[in-house]
Amino acid sequence: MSSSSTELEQLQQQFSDYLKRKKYRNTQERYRVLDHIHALDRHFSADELYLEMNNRGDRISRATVYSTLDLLTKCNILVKHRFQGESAHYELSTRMPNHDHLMCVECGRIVEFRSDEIAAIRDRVASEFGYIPMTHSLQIFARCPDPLTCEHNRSEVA
Amino acid sequence: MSSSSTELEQLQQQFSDYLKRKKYRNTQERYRVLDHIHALDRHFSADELYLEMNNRGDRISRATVYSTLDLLTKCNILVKHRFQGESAHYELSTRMPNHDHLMCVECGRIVEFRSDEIAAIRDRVASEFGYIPMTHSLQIFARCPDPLTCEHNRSEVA
DNA sequence: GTTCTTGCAAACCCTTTGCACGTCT
DNA sequence: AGACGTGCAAAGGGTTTGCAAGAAC
Repeated sequence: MSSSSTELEQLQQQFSDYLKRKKYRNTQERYRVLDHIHALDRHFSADELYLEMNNRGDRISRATVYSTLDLLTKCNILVKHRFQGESAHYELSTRMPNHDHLMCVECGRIVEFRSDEIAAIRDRVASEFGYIPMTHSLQIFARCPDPLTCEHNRSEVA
Repeated sequence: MSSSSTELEQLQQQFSDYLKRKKYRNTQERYRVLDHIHALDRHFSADELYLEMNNRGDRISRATVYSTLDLLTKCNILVKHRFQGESAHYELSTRMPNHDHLMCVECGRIVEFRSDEIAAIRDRVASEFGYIPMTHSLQIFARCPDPLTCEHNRSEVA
C-alpha cells in the first residue's frame, strides 16, 4: 500500500504543514536534510548527518543541519535521544515504533526493545495534564549480565 | 520511624559497600559530596553542586565532583537525567520514587508525574534480557496547553 | 525590497584529561 | 612505601551564535 516514495511525501507534507503553521520558510536546505534522513534507517548524530551530506556533494553547513534537526524534532518527525555521555542522536518517529533503550551502567551496552504499554502510558499521562502527546524517550539503566566483557569486573566476579 | 540521620546513614552504607566491592578508596571528598546531596531535595547539575559546596566553604574541585557523581550514579544512589539542551541533572533515587518527566517541545516546561507502572515495566524488561534492573529515566514530549506563555504561538493561536 | 535563512568561524558551555601533589591503605 | 584520588588549569567535543551574503516571500 504505502510505497517508499509515498512515505517520503507524507513526511514532506507534515514538514511543510508545520513550516506554514509557524510562518517559517520553505528552503531547499530544509527539504534536503529531510530527504537525506529518510534514506537512513538508523540513529544518527547531527555531525554524522553533516559529514555524510557533504561527502555526497550535498553541501550544507553545520548551523543549518542543527537548526533543521531542531525543527524536525519540534514537529514530531524526529525523536531526539540523549544517551549517556554521547552527543544527541535522532531517528525518524516512524522507524521502529514504540521502541526504547536498556543500557548497562557499567559498560554502556545498549539493547533496543519494544513496548506498546509505554506509548499508552505516555498518551494517557500527557492527556491528563492537558498536553498533546507527541513522543517519548525511555532509558532503563541496569547491570549487564556479561561478566567477561562488562567492565563490571574491576574486582568482582559477578 | 526513619529519621533523616538514619536515611543519610543508609546512603553512606550503600556507598561504602559499593566502594569496598570495587576496591575504591573511602575518601573524605566522596562522603562530603554525598552529605551535601542528601541535604538537597531537588534536581541539580554538577556545576551547581560544585559552586554550592565551595560557597559554603566546603572546598572541592570540579574534577572530584564529576568523578563522585559518576560513582554515585553507578551504585544507584543517584539517577542521572539528560534533559533537552541542558547539562546533566542528578537526583537521589529515593527522592520521589518512580516519578518521570513530561516536557513541552515548544517552551521546555517540565512537569513531574508519578507512575508505578513504568517501574514495573522496567523491572520486567531488564529481567527478560538477563539484566539487573536499577533505575530509569523517561521523558514524554508533548505540546504545552498554555497558549499565552508557550512560544508555541509564533504565529498560531492554539 | 524586506525579512528570514544560510554559511562560516569563532565563541561557548559542559565535561574530561594530564600532571603534580596529597591522601588512603 | 606504594597506589590511588584530588586539584588545577588547559584541552576537548558538541552545539550555538554573530555577522555578512544569499534566498524566500
